[in-house]
Amino acid sequence: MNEIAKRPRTKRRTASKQERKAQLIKATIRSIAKHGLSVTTMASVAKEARLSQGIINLHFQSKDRLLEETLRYVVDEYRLAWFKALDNSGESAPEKLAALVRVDFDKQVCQRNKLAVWFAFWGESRSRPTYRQICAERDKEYRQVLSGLCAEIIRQGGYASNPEHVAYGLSAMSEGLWLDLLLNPVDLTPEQALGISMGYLQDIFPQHFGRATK
Amino acid sequence: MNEIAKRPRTKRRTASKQERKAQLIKATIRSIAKHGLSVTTMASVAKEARLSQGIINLHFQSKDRLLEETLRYVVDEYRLAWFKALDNSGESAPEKLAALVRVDFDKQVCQRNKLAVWFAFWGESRSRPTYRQICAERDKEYRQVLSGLCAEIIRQGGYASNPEHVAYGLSAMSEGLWLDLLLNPVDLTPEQALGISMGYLQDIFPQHFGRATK
Amino acid sequence: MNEIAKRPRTKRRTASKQERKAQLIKATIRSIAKHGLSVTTMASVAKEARLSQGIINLHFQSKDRLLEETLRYVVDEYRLAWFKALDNSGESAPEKLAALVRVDFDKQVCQRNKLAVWFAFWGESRSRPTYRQICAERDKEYRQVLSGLCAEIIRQGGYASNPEHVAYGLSAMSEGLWLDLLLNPVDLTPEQALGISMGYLQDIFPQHFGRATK
Amino acid sequence: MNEIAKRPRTKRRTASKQERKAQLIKATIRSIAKHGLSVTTMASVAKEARLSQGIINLHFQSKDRLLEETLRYVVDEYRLAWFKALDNSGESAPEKLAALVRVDFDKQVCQRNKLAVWFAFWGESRSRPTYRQICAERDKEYRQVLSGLCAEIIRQGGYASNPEHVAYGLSAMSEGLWLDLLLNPVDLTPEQALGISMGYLQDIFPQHFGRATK
DNA sequence: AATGAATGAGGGTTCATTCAT
DNA sequence: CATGAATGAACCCTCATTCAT
Repeated sequence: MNEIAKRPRTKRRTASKQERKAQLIKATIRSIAKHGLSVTTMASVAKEARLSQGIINLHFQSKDRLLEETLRYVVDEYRLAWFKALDNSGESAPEKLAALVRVDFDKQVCQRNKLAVWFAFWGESRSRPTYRQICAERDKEYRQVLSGLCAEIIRQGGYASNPEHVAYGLSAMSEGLWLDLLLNPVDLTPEQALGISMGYLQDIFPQHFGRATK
Repeated sequence: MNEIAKRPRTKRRTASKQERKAQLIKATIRSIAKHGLSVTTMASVAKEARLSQGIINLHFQSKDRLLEETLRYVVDEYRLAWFKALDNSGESAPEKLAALVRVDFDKQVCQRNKLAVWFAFWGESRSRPTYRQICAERDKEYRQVLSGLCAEIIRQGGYASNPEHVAYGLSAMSEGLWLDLLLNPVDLTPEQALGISMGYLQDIFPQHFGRATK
Repeated sequence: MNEIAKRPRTKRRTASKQERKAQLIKATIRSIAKHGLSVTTMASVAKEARLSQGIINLHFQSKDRLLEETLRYVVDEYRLAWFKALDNSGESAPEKLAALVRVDFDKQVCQRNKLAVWFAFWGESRSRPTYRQICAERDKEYRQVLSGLCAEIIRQGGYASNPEHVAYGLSAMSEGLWLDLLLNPVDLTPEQALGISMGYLQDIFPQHFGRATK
Repeated sequence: MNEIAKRPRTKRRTASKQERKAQLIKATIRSIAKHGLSVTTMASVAKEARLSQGIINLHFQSKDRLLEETLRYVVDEYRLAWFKALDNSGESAPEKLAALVRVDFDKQVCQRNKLAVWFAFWGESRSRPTYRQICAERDKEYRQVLSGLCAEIIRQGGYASNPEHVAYGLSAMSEGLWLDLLLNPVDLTPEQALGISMGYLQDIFPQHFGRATK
């Protein structure tokens, strides 16, 4: 055996468990975004993290668990983003709603890496109940807030719309535009996508988000 | 050998070849819908088609080719559906636009098997340029028709909207609602989804799809 | 890729499923005898059988199943051996009993490969209930026959011994001598071991197996 | 540095080192008995000893060494047991022989943990010359004593038996009964096994261990 | 054209061993 | 002395592909 080969190439790094897990999750996201979920292997993630093969099982027990926690990470990050946006926005319902729409096309949320991860997991959600469940939890909370805001605006403005349907429509619009941004990065920019979504808002609630001319 | 007798045999073989490929593609769709793309193996497809292992390589050369042709099949089927819908609809632009929206939530198009396949491929599209390209071709043509119709309606109604943005918005809405139907089959029905999409139309073009009250 | 390397080195052999399984079981026995159970890997068995890695899972689904069937094979072979010995022996109980003892040190049964396999599985039986169960079935039937014969001899000779205890003693003696033959092949030959076992018989049932002098 | 102060510290360290090794060996025995040799890992032993992973390599350099020393420990313990039994028994050869047989089914020696360890190592002895050697040393000494006693009894009683063969037979009987006790703990108790072994003695040397009736 | 036994590269996982702390 | 995070070789297993039949 080659004695030289046995020496570790890099200094043994010692990080806290939390840091290591975060590091590996980020490497997983990069790997999914670069190569796709089906080509993301333990080796590709480990290499992306510049760590050894066995380390993932050490911290996550299995590949499945790593992927689950990665999805959870992305979901939580998104959740945090719109929580923050609500905090930082004005107090009125229209202001809050606009803030939520804006978050969806924010640099942080709407970057290609993240979109790729969302659709990778959605694509597999059919065969993985766990994925569906993680997403469902997120969706429920988000939609509640969304339809709550819509309900208030509808009441104020005397609109005829069903608040829950509007909420579905709004989130569907974002998700659909994300797909276009992912598949079609040349023809559509996040800014344009935001414009389309805001246009939707203006059309549903013209008194609150009214255009200059119509 | 009898030259005359040979022809029909050759013809029959060729015909059967096409049938076999279609049979295998349908089996692939079922397998993806049942188990997911990542669990769909040559064996699972062959079993679904009640045929032997080696037959797929015989007809498609490789798994990659099978999946590509499966995607193409789904794409073509969708294309055919909206072509037909345009043919069967009234002549006016609003009628045609409504027909296109209706197609997206048609029993045939919007069945769970098909949705699962769409998202399975979209989820992998990042790592497979071929998938992206197949989808891109379809999208381009579809969006051209869509924005053409929107442009006409906008001209007629004197709306201020950008026709291409509206077209993006409309197709994004459908795709986003498909995702909700896929992930969340209990809370949302295709009929409701159609209602939401039609509501969008009414909001954008109130003169043409106007609601009773607003 | 190296095109030449892709060509199979040996002619594709096509054997019946039964033959292949038997071939693999025999390879497993050889591997256990040569290297031990803990060093017997899928690769070592496949190499011993001069076949490819994947073939074991093709025929046995898992390594566990292969090992179970290997144990069963050895157990059945032993069972067949003493069945045959009973058939070929004289009709009297002492003759049959002597035949059973003789089988245990027969060339076929008492070869090192087989002994190694027995003890390899016995050594693991603690942690593998399946192994214990397979052995238990064999033991029960064997001991019934053995104690039946002993009971008859005891009745005939008016001995005071407990037939079941004698049966335990006889089989224990064989197993213990097998261990010595396995660990200590230089100091003890199967012939000597047989002599020791037959001596035991003579001592228990002196009227039936009596020595010349005592 | 204070030379005087150093001594005790060194001494204490050495003492504690011995204790640690014993602690680890005992944990190894428990692990083998509980889960089997093949499932006994460095981790399982360390956990059983309630110590950390790396400690085994610290004290034993490698897993192989740990297992070797564990086998040696069991072998030595057995050796000590029959030494003691000889010491405590009467002076006559038959008394000593009976004492040796009794030891084999003593609570201490014939407990399931220990039997499991014996057979675990015997099962692997084929592939590990070291194991065989450790056992062989023990066997040689034991058998010498055993055949010495047998020789004396044979001389005294004018028996025709070969003392070495009787010694082989006796130890084989014990080992075989151990196997039955290990595999078949319900049907056979150590007391019954002792009875069977003592019955053997009575049959070989009827004048010295004679039954009441025969 | 069709079958399915066989191959073997590559996947996830385990675990003895190392080493910074 | 002792720890436990980290390594990486080697394990079992899957599966796309090949090919004799």
